[in-house]
Amino acid sequence: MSFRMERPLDELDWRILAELQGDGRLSFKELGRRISLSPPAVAERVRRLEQAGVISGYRAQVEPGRAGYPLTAFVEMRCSLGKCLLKTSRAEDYPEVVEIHKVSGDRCAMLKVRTASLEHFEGVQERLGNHGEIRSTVVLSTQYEGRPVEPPAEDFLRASRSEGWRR
Amino acid sequence: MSFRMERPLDELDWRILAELQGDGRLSFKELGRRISLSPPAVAERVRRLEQAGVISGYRAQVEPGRAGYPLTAFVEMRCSLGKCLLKTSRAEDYPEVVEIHKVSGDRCAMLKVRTASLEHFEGVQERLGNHGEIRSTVVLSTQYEGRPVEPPAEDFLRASRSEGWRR
DNA sequence: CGTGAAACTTGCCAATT
DNA sequence: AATTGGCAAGTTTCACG
Repeated sequence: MSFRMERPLDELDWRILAELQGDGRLSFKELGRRISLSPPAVAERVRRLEQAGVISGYRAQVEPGRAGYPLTAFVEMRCSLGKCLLKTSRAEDYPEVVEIHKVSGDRCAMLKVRTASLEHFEGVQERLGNHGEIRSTVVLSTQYEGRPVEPPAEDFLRASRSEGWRR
Repeated sequence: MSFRMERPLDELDWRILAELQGDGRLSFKELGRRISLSPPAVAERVRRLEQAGVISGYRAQVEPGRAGYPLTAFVEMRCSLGKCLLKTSRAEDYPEVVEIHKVSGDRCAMLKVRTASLEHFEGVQERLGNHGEIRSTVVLSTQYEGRPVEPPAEDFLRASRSEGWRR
């Protein structure tokens, strides 16, 4: 399915990714116009990015707040032995959990949860609590989410880059 | 720009959202076929969902790991007075920060960060540390992320849900 | 909300530079 | 490897029932 990318992404690839992350339904014609390339040329590049798994799909972005889930929270799990959420539950059991990350440290997972209300969240929290200790952080507001993946700084002159990182 | 939805989402709306979250480039014809509705009818519904802000856009999904950012981490900020990240910095200053949430509790923000390496992350952490105390959690692996927004449980028998989640 | 037809746009393939 | 041209297919969108 997912072939390796023989060559790292060049500037044109990144420009394609930038455009497609902004509008995933651009036609090859329009996309080619924006990055100054012919439709067949962009088509081949996009196909290559897809096969390499860099582009994993095209999706409509749904605003959770407008779709009945105004409340977002992070829940860190420190599961008890034999009760680990990851091993005793499945995705269908927790539709409210939209992200699951296994993490370092003494905790075992970081969850992002979306609920319809505080009451709803309370219920989810109780159910998650059956697996072990939990630590919840309720989101008050979100500055941004789903920021596009950008090219590495060293590949381009990026005027806004203020300070370099240590090596 | 963003009008309110006069009526809550009905079953057809949710089926449209499910399909479009699975493939954002479906034609009205194919989309209509899948939910048993005529192309003009779905087009109208989709347009309404867009104008209501439920669908905020269509984007290509880029796999950060395949695009040079294999490392994900969460960083909780407890900013010092007058040095709050949210007030002293701009998005361009931290391209590695892909999410910013203001949160409850004694912390002020939860960040999701993507970097090219541990060294890169170390640098970001140092820079963020200038704003105050930070608490970092490195992601070891991700079960899933970007799970589709689903209809509230009470509205449907969940049997009709067919789309799989990523990973 | 469904159907049908017209017009547009797109994607694809060939040949060329 | 990328550009140009043309053709075929699909899609959108309108008017009407």
